[in-house]
Amino acid sequence: MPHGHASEALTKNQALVMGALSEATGPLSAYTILDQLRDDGLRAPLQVYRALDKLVEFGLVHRLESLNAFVACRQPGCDSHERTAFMICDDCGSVIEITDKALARRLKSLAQDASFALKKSTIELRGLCAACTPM
Amino acid sequence: MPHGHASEALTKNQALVMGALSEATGPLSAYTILDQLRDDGLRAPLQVYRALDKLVEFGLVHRLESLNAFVACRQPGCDSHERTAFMICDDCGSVIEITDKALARRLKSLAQDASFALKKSTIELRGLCAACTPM
DNA sequence: TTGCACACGTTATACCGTTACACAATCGTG
DNA sequence: CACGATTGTGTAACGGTATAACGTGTGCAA
Ligand SMILES: [Zn+2]
Ligand SMILES: [Zn+2]
Ligand SMILES: [Zn+2]
Ligand SMILES: [Zn+2]
Repeated sequence: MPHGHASEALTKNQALVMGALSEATGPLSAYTILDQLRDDGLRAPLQVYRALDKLVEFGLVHRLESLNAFVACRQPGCDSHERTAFMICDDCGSVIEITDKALARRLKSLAQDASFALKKSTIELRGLCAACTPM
Repeated sequence: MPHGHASEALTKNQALVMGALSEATGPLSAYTILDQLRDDGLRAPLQVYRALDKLVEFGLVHRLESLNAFVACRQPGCDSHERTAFMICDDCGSVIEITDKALARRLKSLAQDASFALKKSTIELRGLCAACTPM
């Protein structure tokens, strides 16, 4: 059972999906991945979704809720995948992944104030990346 | 053109959709809304989606990305709809809406550090609400 | 009057994700 | 080894989410 970012012992389908996401420069939808992997033998959405579920579980891939898409984790020390924040460029689609202690603390504190048992944070910031911002 | 939370001058379809969301205790999907409003003459998804787009634009409704659903804004002074955070109970589906200055500041600061021109924040916390948390 | 903006209605289609069922490989245990 | 349990796989069918591409009617301003 793989752990952390060492992509050891992935199954064939998991490795295929992981490969597609790793080579991509931005997020991919499940169906885009499927199209890219048809020549490798994948034929049905479920094959992709099953692999994605595992990859997310292993911490190798993030799901971007506001995009209905998936992106390979690029952050070497990204341990706490439950509190990662993303900046998504609405123009070029690039994704910046960040984990910020202060942000996590504040969210935890807000949850406590509301007696809310926090399990997972979805934080997705939309806007324009540095390259796409007009001067 | 309506502004703020005074629901003035909504069109017929907008008023119908707003009514459904206001009476609901939690988030509703577009298709659930459609089903509820069939007797009122709504027949196609697009009619609901068009109304929802406007209601979100007016600041009367929030879209919850992680749920693919919509919820009426319950916060009287909810001005900055672009930085509202939500706590969503995975058990009962209830939604707590919060706007926190410190949180907004931290996000703004993180964006600035990355030269990211922040337009909209999606912050959705998943977990268990107070009522659903076992002792 | 003419053009424009906007709400509306309908059909069809695209995109996202799951259920249900069947089969094969693997693994720990008696 | 044999057995059951678990996990991965493959396929078909389906259901849920969202938009495209039409066309209609109304109000208003140039
Ligand atoms: Zn990561
Ligand atoms: Zn960009
Ligand atoms: Zn609000
Ligand atoms: Zn609850």
